[in-house]
Amino acid sequence: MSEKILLIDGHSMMNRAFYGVPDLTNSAGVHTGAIYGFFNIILKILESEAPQFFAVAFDEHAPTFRHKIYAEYKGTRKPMPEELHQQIPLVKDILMAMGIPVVSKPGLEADDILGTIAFRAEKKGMDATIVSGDRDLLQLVTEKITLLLPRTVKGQTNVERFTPAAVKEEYSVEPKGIIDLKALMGDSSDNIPGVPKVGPKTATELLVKYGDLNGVKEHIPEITKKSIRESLEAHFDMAELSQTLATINTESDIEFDFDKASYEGLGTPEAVKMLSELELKKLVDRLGGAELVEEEKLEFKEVTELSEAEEIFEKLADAETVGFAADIEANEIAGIAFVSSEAWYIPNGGFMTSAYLADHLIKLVENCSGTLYTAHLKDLLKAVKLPNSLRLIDYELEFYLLDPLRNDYAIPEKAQEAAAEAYENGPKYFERIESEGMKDLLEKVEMPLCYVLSNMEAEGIAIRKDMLQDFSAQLKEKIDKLEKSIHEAAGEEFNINSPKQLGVILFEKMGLKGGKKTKTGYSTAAGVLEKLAPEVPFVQDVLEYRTLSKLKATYADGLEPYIDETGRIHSTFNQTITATGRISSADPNLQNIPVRTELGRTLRKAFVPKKGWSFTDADYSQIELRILASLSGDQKLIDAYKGGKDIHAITASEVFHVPFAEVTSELRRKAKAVNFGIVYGISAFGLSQGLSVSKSEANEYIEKYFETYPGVKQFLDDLVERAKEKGYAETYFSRRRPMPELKSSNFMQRSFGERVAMNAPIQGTAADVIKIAMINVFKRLENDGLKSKLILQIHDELLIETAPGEEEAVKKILNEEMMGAAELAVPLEIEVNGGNNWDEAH
DNA sequence: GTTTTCACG
DNA sequence: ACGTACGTGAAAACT
Repeated sequence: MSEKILLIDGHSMMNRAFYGVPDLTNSAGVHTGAIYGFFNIILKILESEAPQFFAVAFDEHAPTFRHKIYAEYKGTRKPMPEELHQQIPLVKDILMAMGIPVVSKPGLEADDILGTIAFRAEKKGMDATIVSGDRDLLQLVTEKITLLLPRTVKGQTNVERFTPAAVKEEYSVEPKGIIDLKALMGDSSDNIPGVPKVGPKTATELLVKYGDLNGVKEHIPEITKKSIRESLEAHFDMAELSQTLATINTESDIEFDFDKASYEGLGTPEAVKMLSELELKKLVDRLGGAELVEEEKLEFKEVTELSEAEEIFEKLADAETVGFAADIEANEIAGIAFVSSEAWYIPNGGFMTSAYLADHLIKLVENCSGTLYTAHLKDLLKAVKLPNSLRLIDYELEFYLLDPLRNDYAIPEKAQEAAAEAYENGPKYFERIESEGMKDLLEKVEMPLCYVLSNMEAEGIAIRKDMLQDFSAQLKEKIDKLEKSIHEAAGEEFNINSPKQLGVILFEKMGLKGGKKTKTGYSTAAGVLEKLAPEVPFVQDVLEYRTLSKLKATYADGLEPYIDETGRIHSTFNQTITATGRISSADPNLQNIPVRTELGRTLRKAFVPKKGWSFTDADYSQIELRILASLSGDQKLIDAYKGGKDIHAITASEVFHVPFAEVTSELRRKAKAVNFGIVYGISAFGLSQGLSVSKSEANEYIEKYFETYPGVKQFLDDLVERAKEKGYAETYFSRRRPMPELKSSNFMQRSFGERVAMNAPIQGTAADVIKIAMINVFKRLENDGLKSKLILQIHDELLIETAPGEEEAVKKILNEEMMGAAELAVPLEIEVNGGNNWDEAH
């Protein structure tokens, strides 16, 4: 085996990475998505190619030789987005830190550099592998020179390998012929004119017939198709010019030292340091970087003397900025780390008990003249009832507001590390929060909410284990029966829960004609099956089997392990997950407990208040639509809400031009779907799916809706436009959702971005409103001295475990605080119910 | 670890 | 022509 050099087209790959991976931003606001994507692709290729030499080529930004000649032709190259542009020098620096030669020269395109190096490698008897998204480079392919072309198919990036045979297979010409092909057909993206009227088909045909461009020239008179012949006669000079333009210079004058390109891995300490500064932790890990960076770790002084601890607490009270975090074990403080002018760690021990530490921490929060930044506050509050002060901030909440799309904020668990980061990042983030207009959102919504959520998690909700078990047994019986009859009908035993096996049975064995829907095979989703075979008993059984299995596995059996010694379940309410500002519930998720079917509701009956208490449940009625009415200012929609009760029927009456009294349930159903669609960021396709009508019919509904409520149409258009301008969508309370999708050249991604631009302000404002309501309800319960507790939030619903005798007071509080959470153009209405289990109260 | 399905708002 | 409704989390199968 000969040695091999791997050559990367830097700009081309950065471009692919930029559009291929979602945008990342680090805590300093530097865009890093393209860098991340770039190194991911490269690491993958390095692994499979195992080269001995490695170099990366970049275009210089100055106008290049080949472009200069043809400068007067209007270029169709798009300017590079700023977010990508910023990342180019960074990636070059990192590559250099890795010891990888970064080759570029003013006046030379990356093509020429890659061609030249590959050519020199070939002369030395080496193999060369070039990686680029640019098909121009196909002309370089030889037995020794291979081109790898990354291709994105259905979101998956695969690398296509071009050898001479593969080129011939796809283009019917030898690699060298690619030049002539372009000479004839042109390439608008590269400013190569080609010959008018000659496209890819004709060009290929001519070259297959006459060999090369010279051959074509000699045989022009024989070409039968008149228009082509005449065009070639008139414009053959264009072809020849284009040939020059399209030819990659393999003998350009560059300095390249193969010895310096010798490849021994990417994980140099400098490179790892740069990547970790960019907060590309995954890359650091992949490069085995953890050991390589000797973090400038803070030295924490361990404090064991009571007198010393007292001194430190005094010192901290005068500090301008303090970072702190606690190690918590079983809701007790095991130790607290502080960072200010110095760094200390006070472990629980001796006189410094958990209670002592808690007490002093509370006093510090009360008395500190500066600002305290912390982490994991929601958990900390379960051990210490810290007061809610403007001088105390959880920096993860700041981080979330600044960058809600992140799926992991990677806040360290260990108190020392978390305190160091809180100290480092807290003030920095706060400045950005202020400058982005989210100070109030942080101080008046997210921070106070953290206390509420902490309390809700600690309270939990009681569930009847016996009922769960009964239900499970009941389900098992039904499932077993169904399984038997399904297997019998199918004539064989198979796993009904396996979409793959079920697909084979339904679509191959039983001959149901179903379109392939998913990327791996047939779709067997309930909606699809219902449409395909609404009446077939076998299908009905399968669907029922699925429903029952779901209920059993996820709920009846799934919830049981979460029940604690006191019979209660404590969910985790995550405050930094969603893109829109909602909270989420997990381990277990109590926001998706069945409600839509009678059978499912059996589960809700198992959720009960403690003995002698009751539940009070309140939910906003159509909060999102009311917010839409209010934010859009559409007078007709506002009036509809001010007057009537059944908004879907009113909408139906208005949109379909029928008197209110004559609105049929069918019309109402349609209007309801349109209302939903509007909130989701309407699309004709989506609505047609939701309603099972044709796309054109769905389109009609949408048009009629917009005719009826022109203010809504205007509002939604503005939302998209403003989001495109600013790069983010915004709620009524200034919560932002960044939208990298809107800059995408990919139709699907961009359309998604447009829907999100319409949905995020509506869903997000609703989330803001209920958060405010939660804070106020919580406060009122406390201030009014009630024992009743807020225990669940399900997006537009609050559940309160109500102490005996407090039923009316709780109802009053819910009414006042939920309806008064925001002053909108239409009133916020709620429904309140009491009951002895969750189903009854809802 | 990813994909599919389905429970909720 | 492109191929979807918005936002979540969990289980099971499959890679």
